[in-house]
Amino acid sequence: MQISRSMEYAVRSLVYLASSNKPLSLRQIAKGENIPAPYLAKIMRVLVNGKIVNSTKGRNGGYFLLSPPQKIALYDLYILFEKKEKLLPCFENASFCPAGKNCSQKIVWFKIEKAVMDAFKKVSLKEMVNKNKLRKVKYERSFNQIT
Amino acid sequence: MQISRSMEYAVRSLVYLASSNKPLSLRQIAKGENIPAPYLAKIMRVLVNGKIVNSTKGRNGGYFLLSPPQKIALYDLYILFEKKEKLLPCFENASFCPAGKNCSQKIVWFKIEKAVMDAFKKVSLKEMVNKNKLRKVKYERSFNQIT
DNA sequence: ATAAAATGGACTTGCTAAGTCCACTTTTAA
DNA sequence: TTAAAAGTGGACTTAGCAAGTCCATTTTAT
Repeated sequence: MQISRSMEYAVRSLVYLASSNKPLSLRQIAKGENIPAPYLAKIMRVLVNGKIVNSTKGRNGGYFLLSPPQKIALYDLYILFEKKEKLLPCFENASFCPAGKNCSQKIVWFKIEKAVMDAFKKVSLKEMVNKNKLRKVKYERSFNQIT
Repeated sequence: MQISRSMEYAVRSLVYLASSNKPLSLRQIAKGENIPAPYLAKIMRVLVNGKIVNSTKGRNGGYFLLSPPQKIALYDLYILFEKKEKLLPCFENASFCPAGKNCSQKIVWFKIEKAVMDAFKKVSLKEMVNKNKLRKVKYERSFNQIT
């Protein structure tokens, strides 16, 4: 059981965005976070459609957060990138399980699932940004080299 | 993020075993839980090596729990079947992340990871067995047909 | 002896996450 | 007004690994 690379990239990109006071281009984010640019493009589209970020086209265009970091929960990203909200395969494909609907195991799985979801709901982007001003400075230096 | 099929099969097989008062053969479990027998064989080996069950060979051989169900936590299975105990890819492959070791995001990920692990630690096999005596009866009937 | 069981490990298959590519639109600086 | 720099959409490829198979071996009860 593991977080997808997409989700990880998304989180890192958003933290990166949250540390900036101006929109950042795909290239800037990709370079700064060491993420393959074409793949990041795909991820950013998901974030745009998911109303997490917005974008402007053309020269000087880029991406920016639509809400302040403390309003963006990791759970919001979870549902965008880990579509299978259900931890268990049997939830998706009930035919597998001979017990069908009257399965006492489900109750337990649901409990676990809820605990996991709650863990993601409790954390906002803000918790991931604040503590390292060092990184922010480093990144801003990188911007200057790029632009 | 999803539980592996292996883990699901393992849980179901163990619940099945917990409902029986005698050792059950691979075939019996596979049939009863509708799991491909050769694949289940692989899973049972992991459970034997992991000291969750024990086995006897030869005629009338089979598998049985090594501990009472309330002593077997889902977490014990988690560490056997979801080897990547770490939720995040970056934990495995630190080189990906430009922030390296001094990464404030890690602290947050660890929190989430702990919450997930705790959820699995809290649940024992017993919670998954008790409630459906119906299934037990049904299964025992199946045994009779098979043996 | 033989049939029924587990064991070990090499092998194949299939799914899907991860990543690429390209044609297109929008914007703006020169 | 045009060229370069940005995002968009979607089809496509690659690669890794979970899921599943197979077979040769060992063990044991009858």
